[in-house]
Amino acid sequence: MNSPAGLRERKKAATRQALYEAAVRLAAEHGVEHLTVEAIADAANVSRRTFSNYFAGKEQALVYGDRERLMRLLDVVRARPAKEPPWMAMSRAAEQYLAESLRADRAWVEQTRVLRRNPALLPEQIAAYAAVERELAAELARRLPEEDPAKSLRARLLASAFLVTVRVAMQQWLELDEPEGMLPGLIHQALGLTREHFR
Amino acid sequence: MNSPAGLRERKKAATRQALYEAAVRLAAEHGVEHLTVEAIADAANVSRRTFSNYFAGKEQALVYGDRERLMRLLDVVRARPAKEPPWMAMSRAAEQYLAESLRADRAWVEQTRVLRRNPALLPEQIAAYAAVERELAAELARRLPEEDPAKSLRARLLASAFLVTVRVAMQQWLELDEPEGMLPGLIHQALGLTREHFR
DNA sequence: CGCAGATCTTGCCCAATCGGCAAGTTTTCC
DNA sequence: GGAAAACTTGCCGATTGGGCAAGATCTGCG
Repeated sequence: MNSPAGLRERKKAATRQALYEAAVRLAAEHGVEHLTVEAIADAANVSRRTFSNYFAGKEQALVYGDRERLMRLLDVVRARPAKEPPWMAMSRAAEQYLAESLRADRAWVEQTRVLRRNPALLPEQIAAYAAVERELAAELARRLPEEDPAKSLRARLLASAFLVTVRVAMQQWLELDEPEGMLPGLIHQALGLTREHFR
Repeated sequence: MNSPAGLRERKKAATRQALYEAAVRLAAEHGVEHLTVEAIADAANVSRRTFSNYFAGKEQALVYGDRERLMRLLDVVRARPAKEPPWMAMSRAAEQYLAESLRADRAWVEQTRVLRRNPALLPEQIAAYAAVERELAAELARRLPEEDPAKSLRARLLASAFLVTVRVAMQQWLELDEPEGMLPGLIHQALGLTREHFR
């Protein structure tokens, strides 16, 4: 794909990716409840023990994709013009990223829909969002006036308000009967509503 | 305290409370990482198997207090005047509830501070907030104009924006060096900032 | 009061999981 | 080329979640 790093690093990334994909595929085939760490490891051609070197549990492996996605969204935010105010940077980044993300990765849509229906994954799901919260807040802090006494709190509130808006939009989207192509519109609407609420 | 229900119900509540308190006490004493289900069950004078009848894991037991607290906050929101608009109802409820809650329960402060420092509990922590999200949204929906086409999405966004604001305020508070009596002010400030951001 | 049915507790058991440890293998770096 | 660092694996013990069934405890009704 992209990273011209050392061999070791590339292998690790490949293994992690293989474990993730195996987990998602098996979960979709036989159901999350019948998924075992051993089966995932086998499908990815590593030992059960090695699985534990990469993920703390099968749930972690299943939501790895989400974590990745959010990380990349974070990258997009960072790449926005430094002078763009926080909420605008995040909104633009979200719409920009999701548009291309959906185009590039159609398989993901169906997988996501299947997996997220399992309430047992919800904690991990949400934890994935929380994981980027701090970093996103740090990025936003850079865009706030230096002299703001509440800068830190403000940045965290903005970051989490944004992430929660995206999460709710995704959840709403998951509950649609005919989700085809509806996600970008939903995201846009949700981001707009959150702004509008506090006016 | 309050519930004049049947004996059976009262016993169950007592057992659940005992397990919760034992869990928190032991975790504070020996550290969350050395906490075992067996130890909790022993300390609460029930069998290990019975613990499983009440909680799906020790983490669940540890955050039971938070779930309870949020449920009661939800009750306070429900008790607000029906005509009060959503955000105001929630803000007033939060400040009203937290004020009395802190006065009534000083021990909770120190416990919370110890427990929440453990990042392993973060997923469960946040899941506790997510657990009330739907119900809170349902309550808010009742306060929104009947004819609003985006009522459902709007209600969910308001609910989660509120909950996330409270959560961030709490986290910020946990990181203070001298937290004594700072929580109500922080909550007030955070709720105010969230409003202000989107103006 | 008394008893039949519902509900809760407990012990027993097993499959699954997590993570420490140490030996064997692969990659890195000089 | 070869020593050091990093990764993989098998082995193992401690812990866990839950199904099951026997016994104990509540509840509702006559």
